[in-house]
Amino acid sequence: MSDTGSDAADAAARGTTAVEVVRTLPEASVARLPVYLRVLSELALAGRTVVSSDALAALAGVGPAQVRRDLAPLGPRGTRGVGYDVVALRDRLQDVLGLTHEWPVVIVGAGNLGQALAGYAGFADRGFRVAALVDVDPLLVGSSVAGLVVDPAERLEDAVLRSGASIAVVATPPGSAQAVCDRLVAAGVRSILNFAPVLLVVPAHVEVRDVDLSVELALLAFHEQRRAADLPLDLPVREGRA
Amino acid sequence: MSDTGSDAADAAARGTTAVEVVRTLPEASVARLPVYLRVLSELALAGRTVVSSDALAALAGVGPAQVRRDLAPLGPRGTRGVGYDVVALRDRLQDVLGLTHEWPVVIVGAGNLGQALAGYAGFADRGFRVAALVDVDPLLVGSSVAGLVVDPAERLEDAVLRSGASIAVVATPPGSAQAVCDRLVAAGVRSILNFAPVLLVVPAHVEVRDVDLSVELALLAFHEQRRAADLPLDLPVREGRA
DNA sequence: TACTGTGAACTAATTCACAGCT
DNA sequence: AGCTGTGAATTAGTTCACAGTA
Repeated sequence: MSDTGSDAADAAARGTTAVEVVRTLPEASVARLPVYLRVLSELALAGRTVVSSDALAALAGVGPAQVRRDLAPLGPRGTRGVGYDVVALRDRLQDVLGLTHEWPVVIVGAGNLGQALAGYAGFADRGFRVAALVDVDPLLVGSSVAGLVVDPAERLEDAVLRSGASIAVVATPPGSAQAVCDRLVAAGVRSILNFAPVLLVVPAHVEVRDVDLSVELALLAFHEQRRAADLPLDLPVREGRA
Repeated sequence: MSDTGSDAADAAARGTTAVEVVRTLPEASVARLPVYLRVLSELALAGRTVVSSDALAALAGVGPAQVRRDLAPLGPRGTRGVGYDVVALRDRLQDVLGLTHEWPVVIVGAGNLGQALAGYAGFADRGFRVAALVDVDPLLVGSSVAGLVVDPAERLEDAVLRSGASIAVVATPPGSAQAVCDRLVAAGVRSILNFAPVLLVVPAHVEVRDVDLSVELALLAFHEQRRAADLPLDLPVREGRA
């Protein structure tokens, strides 16, 4: 590569300056980073200072090669022969995932699920602050849930603007989810965690993640049924005509 | 294909008998089947009798080619030039997913989340019956949630055996999840939907599906952060030494 | 020695594009 | 004409196996 290298690469080769290189992170890896983060937080709390890809893999429930593939592009490379620095890696993950500052979140729907989410400790731990909890039901509005007063539905836009929330949770019945979603998007929300079993239609710049609990159970039922019949993933199919 | 075909294929060619053929269903397709089922159920309810892969794709939020790939192995093939028979396809999906009979489910943990799950209509709709709701907290035990009396933790095994549940939901704090899981498995549970943010260690014949709500939010935060900075999935990484 | 980082091989999943029915 | 079903091409993801390094 002689003299075809970039200025930056040359500088690095000369050992003078650190270089900014851009590494791409596969989406599949991104999806596992929060899990590593959780494990590393626990390890750090337990006083562990280094961890090998093998150990981390075991704790995260994946293969060691995968851990290395996932982490290598992040930069704070582990030390060969030793492992990864627990705290440095944890901090890097927090940084990459954007969990270094607080994220205000608006939850729409204060039914059972909305209330459960509002009180979920795992959110606060990771920097997600429930800025508002909104519902249409006059019986719920004004009541106190997890230290929050439930706001009436009219205040939805208000809550989003006031809190500056760019993330919202939809925990309404399926029938009202799309309308709520539209209002959230109009108010400036760009990321939605949707618990309603419907496809939310949103503009391209808005991201929706669906959590459909009955889908999860259905998948368990499928595999359960397979296991009971001792079949693999194959289906007997009637082919041809009588 | 002349005379190289199998006996079964010959029979089919002669048009005498239907043939049992085994088609393999990719795991990724399986994960989408419950979504198709939901859409088809809605369409059937709305009186729609046929649906094209294009229409179904739009409603399910995937591409039309993917719909066809996913459904083709199931057998009740659509009619070329027309589309899929809504009711026939819905029934076939229910059958394949094992949702033709009731599945008793035991929920462990009657906190906010456990209560929300116990009352979740989407479960009952799909044939999941909450057979028992169990908790350690003496304040909750005996109280009534969604028409169910909360059972004490000691009754866990009892509840599993009595109901014959092979599916359970773990909605306990992370600290007690593994112990609960062990007891469930010992009692005969083979599929677990886990809401606790920990890796459950189970024997090979047991399947666990994790739903980690803070992971979902973290992924939204990641993309949100990217979008704000207008970066793609790339990371600037400091490479080389000073 | 004991570990990471990564090219290379492999496997899975998606998308294209069109043949084949109805 | 209008659709499905599917080979073929493409892309993404995983795993292997080992070179490189502290």
